[in-house]
Amino acid sequence: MPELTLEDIAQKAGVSRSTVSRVINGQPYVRAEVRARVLEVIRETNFHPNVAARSLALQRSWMLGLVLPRTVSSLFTDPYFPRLTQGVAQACNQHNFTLGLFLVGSAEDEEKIYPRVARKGLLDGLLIQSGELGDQLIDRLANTNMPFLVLGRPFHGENISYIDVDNVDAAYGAVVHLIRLGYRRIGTITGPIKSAVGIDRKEGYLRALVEHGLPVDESLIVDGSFSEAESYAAMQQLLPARPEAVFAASDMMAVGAMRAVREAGLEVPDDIAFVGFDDMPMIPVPEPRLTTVRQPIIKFGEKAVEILIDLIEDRTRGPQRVIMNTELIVRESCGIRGRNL
Amino acid sequence: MPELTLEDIAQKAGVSRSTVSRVINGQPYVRAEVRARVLEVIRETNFHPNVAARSLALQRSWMLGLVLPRTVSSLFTDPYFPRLTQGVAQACNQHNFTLGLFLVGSAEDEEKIYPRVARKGLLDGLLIQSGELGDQLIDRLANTNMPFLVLGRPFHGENISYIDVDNVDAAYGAVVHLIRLGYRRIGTITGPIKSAVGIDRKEGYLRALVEHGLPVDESLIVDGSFSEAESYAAMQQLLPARPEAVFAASDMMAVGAMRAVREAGLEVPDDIAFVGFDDMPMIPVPEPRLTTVRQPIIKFGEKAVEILIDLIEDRTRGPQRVIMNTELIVRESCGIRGRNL
DNA sequence: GTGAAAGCGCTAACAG
DNA sequence: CTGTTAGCGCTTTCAC
Repeated sequence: MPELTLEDIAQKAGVSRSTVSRVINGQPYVRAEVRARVLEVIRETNFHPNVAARSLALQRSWMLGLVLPRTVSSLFTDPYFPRLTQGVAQACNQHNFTLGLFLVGSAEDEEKIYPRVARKGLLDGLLIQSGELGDQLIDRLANTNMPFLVLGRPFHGENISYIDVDNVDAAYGAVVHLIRLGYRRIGTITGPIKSAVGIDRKEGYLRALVEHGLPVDESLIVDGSFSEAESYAAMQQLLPARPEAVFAASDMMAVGAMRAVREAGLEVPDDIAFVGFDDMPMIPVPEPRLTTVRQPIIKFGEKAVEILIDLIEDRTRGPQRVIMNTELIVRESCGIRGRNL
Repeated sequence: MPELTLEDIAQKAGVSRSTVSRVINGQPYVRAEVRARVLEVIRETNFHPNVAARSLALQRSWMLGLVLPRTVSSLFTDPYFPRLTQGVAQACNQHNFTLGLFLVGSAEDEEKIYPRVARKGLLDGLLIQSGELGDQLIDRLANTNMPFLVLGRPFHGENISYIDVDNVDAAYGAVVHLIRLGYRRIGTITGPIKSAVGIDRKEGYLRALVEHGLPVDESLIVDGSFSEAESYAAMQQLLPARPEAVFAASDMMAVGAMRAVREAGLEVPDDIAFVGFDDMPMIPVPEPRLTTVRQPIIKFGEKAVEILIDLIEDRTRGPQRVIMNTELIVRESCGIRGRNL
């Protein structure tokens, strides 16, 4: 089967290349009769115009890139990135963009990926997950005219666009919920403290304590990472400090921590109450269901794509900052049942 | 910042466009001194050649597509696809290919995606997950000269390339393991029976029974899907048939089924033994660890990319069929501890 | 309304 | 070794 081109279609339809192009792009000023004939030829030959040629002529690829860290721990077990990817992919589909996926596992990978994403002609725009790995990329891209949007508040950088949830406020709300429930010794296992999320959620925790006149006890704060296993270890470290309740920076972390609690012969929420973050659809495990901060992950991905497309279509806009809402989902792990409000 | 082109670099370096092209593509026959000068200009201008132009000239995009079904159940909770994607993405990185991700959620989506993946100039080749959704795409692509490789045995289609694990054999081995352990009433919860995996694993189950002179009891067989929830329901259906052991077509399904077992007041493996499939790194739940068939998922993805690239570079080869090995991982859920071999 | 022709940025013969 | 030239397949003025 010979690879068809516009010219071939034009010949078969007895018109010129330009006319075929007009038909394909739905432009006006083509006689209805001619249009129909061309359309017919296209249909019966199953012709699809060459993307590379079109990209070259239009200086537009209709392709978006998504750069994600590939940390062994998080990408394997935490459903966060799969869901985010799904939201982004769905939205790309919807808007007729193709999605390019770039998994960065190391600084080395980053080096390898950079030229591919920065190079013109491949991508119209980029979505970059904020974090330890992504942020170097962000700095380099900032000196480029490649439109990009950061997922999550970037660690630094002034004039860059990003989308995030208000982590400080959400964490604040989660901890205040525990305070209202009467807990006083409230601990936390933080996210990676080198990342904006980790910092922000910790800050929300601290602010809640301070604003409610509770002492900040360093022994009740353990820095963790978004991994079940590390959170399990962190909880063991936290146990001697005798927390009455714990705010974990992600649901996955809450699961790990609760595992440690159980193994120590204690009960959730009776001995230690829990609040998580994410509201991940998890395997139903035989425990009290998790009280948690719900993030609209899929919508987050969709919204990100929309903003990025806006950024691409209209370069004149200044940096965009979009904050999406979270919602505290109260279930049983916070011990609300046994408490009086 | 003006978008640089080869011509600009050529001018700055005082050579012709061709020479710059040669330097970039590492071709010989460029004087060392000239090469150095050009390289220097490229470095200081941070120049990257335009991908679209290069693709057009070379008729090659160095981009691979991955088509995955986006079934709500599986993509959300089962880590299978995230891991597969990771393997594929890693390998793409390694071989300097860009990965395009296409999530298909409906027949409608499929319709929308088809022109994008079939169109020349965007993709050099395609990886398509076999299953209910993917298979229509496969048929259409077969009439095309787009190289593609199916992940998992396609439901039908003769001359198409695919990579798979030997599901029949692996399931057979898992069930034989249970038989050797002395179980006689062995049930199964199958995968989607419209898909090749579902069929193959069920066949392995049946073959094991038959070859060992065990009766096939229809009440011990429940058709399921790769979802925790459906498997939970399936197990409830299976319970009255009093199985001594159950072979679940995936780990996720085993988790759901075991949940039903527990809720019925029974113990794993003492009352009902379990063998799963996948060897997913799961959240450690307080149960006996799962005996399961390990699939080399990441390697599977990597291998798939390699085969596809071979297919792309050398079109003359006939259809490839690659079967990867699985391994039975014996842990506690099969009740091996309490049994005498 | 429609066709001719130029050009998008790069590679690859083909001369020299 | 290096420059000139002719495409790759599409879009888009600009004539007619």
